[in-house]
Amino acid sequence: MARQVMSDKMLDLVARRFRTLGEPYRLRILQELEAGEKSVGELVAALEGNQPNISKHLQVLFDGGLIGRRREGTSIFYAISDPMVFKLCALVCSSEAEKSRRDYEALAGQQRQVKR
Amino acid sequence: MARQVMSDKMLDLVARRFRTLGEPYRLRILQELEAGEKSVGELVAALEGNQPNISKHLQVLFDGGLIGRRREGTSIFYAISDPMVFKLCALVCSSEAEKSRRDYEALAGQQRQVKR
DNA sequence: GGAATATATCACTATGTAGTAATACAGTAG
DNA sequence: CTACTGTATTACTACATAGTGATATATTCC
Repeated sequence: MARQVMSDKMLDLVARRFRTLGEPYRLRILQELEAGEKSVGELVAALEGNQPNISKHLQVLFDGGLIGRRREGTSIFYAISDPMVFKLCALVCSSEAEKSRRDYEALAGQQRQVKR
Repeated sequence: MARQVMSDKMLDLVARRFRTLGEPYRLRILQELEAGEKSVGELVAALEGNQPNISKHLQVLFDGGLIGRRREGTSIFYAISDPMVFKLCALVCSSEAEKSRRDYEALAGQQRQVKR
């Protein structure tokens, strides 16, 4: 299989998506939405943040195509539109877990052969 | 399967990793390294960037645990240390491709039912 | 030792963006 | 129409970081 090189345009798109996910608060919002769609007010209550900030993060996620929204009365409900994000998070989580396992073993090894 | 909620610490780690990948230039560096380890000089030549900037990006990738390095004479060779990044990119790429396919079809549908 | 090469680091500027308070806007109820 | 509720937007500050030229550090060669 030939190595697939991404075009500059694709690199920008991919980097932009990673940046959208590169914010802990937005990951928390996505986690809340994983259980099902929620209104802005429900998110504000669940995350104990202030409303303008959450609205802004929701806008970023929406612009990035990660979530969708629908209006119902005066409320607006947001929902995951691309479940891929959870696969991404799972991959990173397992990688982090692996990394800390290695770090731990390296530390243990260092302890074992400690001088003096 | 219960929904797995990440701790705040894990959220920070994951977000940090996404941010590390959220830069087109760093993705290009990773792409170059996918073919095999390269020295800083080789990367500077391949990417046509200036050396301090590339060294800085390499440092960020190194700190993030995505690449490793070894010295050989005065040169320093960098190499991928966590191939997970390519799985991540592949996932995002396919998602982007799917998204643009949907956008295209939505546009085509709009054309079909154009008014007047 | 000194010169040359490869890389890292520093200092600085410019840009992006998170957080936040105030305000605007849209929908609903009376 | 007015008051009220839920959400978005604006204006601003603070902070992080990408790019860049100058400089420091480390290794090899003489």
